[in-house]
Amino acid sequence: MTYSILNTTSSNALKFIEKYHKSKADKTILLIIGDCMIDYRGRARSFLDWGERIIIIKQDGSVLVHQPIMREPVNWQPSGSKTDFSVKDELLILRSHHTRPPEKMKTTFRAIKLVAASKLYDKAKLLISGMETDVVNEIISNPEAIEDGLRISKREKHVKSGMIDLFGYDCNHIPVVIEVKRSLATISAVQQLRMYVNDIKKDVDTAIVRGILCAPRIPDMVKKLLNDYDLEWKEVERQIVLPDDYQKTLKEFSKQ
Amino acid sequence: MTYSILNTTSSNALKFIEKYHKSKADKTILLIIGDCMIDYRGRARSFLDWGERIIIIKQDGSVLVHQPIMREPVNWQPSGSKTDFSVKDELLILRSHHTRPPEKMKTTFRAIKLVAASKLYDKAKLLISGMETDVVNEIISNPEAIEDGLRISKREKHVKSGMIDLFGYDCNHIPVVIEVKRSLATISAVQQLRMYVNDIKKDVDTAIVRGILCAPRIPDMVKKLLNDYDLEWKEVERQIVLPDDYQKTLKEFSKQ
DNA sequence: CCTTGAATATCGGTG
DNA sequence: CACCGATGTTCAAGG
Repeated sequence: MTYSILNTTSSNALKFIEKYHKSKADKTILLIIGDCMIDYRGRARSFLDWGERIIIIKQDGSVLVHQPIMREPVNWQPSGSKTDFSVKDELLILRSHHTRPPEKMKTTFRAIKLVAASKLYDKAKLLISGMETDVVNEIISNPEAIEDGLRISKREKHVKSGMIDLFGYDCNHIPVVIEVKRSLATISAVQQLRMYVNDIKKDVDTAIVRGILCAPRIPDMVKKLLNDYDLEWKEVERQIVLPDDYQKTLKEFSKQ
Repeated sequence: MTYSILNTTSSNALKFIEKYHKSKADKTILLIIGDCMIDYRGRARSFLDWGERIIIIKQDGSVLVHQPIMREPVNWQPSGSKTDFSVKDELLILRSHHTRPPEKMKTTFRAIKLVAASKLYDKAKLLISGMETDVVNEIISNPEAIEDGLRISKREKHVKSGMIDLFGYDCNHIPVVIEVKRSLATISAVQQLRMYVNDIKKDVDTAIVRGILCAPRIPDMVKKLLNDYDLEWKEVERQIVLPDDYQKTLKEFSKQ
């Protein structure tokens, strides 16, 4: 069931919203296109002057305000917010309120181009691959890609300064700390690795502990810094593969 | 100008899109509500099974796919993508393509609940306050809030390990490094601060350099770590204020 | 162009 | 609930 009206007045919009959305807001998304201004107070504070935007109120209470460009919403409310509509001085007003953290957003419409309400059924979960976990898994299942004779003994090893992605020993039984970045390695990754190596030196009471930064891309400046600290690096390929189960589905579905 | 159709066929949807969106895609946003499946390949790879979603194609080429819950789009294409529509086996297909980085998304619809196209005019820019800059500004204009006799001499001081938020001297002329976090202080903030203090010690050739971490919230674990490294902390209030110019606008606009 | 760091980040996992 | 780290992070600013 989907309903919509075009170019309507505030009071008609309110009637429409009360009829098709209000009583079943948790089962019905609401969509408004109109000329509005927005005031937000919460973790920060913002004000957005008049302009034509798309507003979506989702079934979990989240609210999105989208300008005609940009991937990101210009304003929003988090999941779990409560929305309320009213008309004042012939202007439609949408108030959204969130409890913890306290956040409220007030949207005032002076023109309404479209209002639509729809019950949406969607139980599908996104199947995705190509993230850092995959890089870590790849190294675990194939440690010689980093170095011959490398043996991984622990994943997500907690030390004083944080959490080591991968820990193991090289062919000479020297401890090796591996920090994995899924894309660009930054200076802070070097600092992290340096801390971890020092932590291990104290923990194991060994003078020699190797530290290796693994990432698909490591800028020269970062390499230089690694050198200064007697750390190592290895540029790794990030491969994007879906599990076999999806491969078949994908194959049938898409021949791009 | 806003146009829409409800519960239509693929070929009618295509006709609608060609008439009201295709020729002027850079000036018209397109909105589709329908039952679709999505295949994405680019920086990662993903597959999303059938389900009812909202799709928005914006005037800058960005594409958003929203499920009925969650603030985040389940799939998307970045600004600058090119979209193309077709009908195959009576299914509407939307392909979106982005060049750098290479990313493509294929959306196949088996039912269409709503298609809407609209020219949106929005020149407004978001006025916002409450960010890290504001916390830094607050400390600059009111350093005694951190400590009596503190004098800030430099903002954004570059050192080997990165950039110091605030640098100054205490009442005993001892150098003070201040790291500011706008919300939660993390372990990495401690590591950052520690690096900066060491950098300054080398630069100035002084044995004593103080380091203070300033944040609205500092977990006990982080405080403990700061203690271990002989660093200090100060929990600061983050006040959210818009510049005076907007205050008036806000006052007139909203009496929440 | 590349690099860096903030964000009303959001979100999921873990203790 | 607090905390922690990844994200197809996105985005803006600076070199």
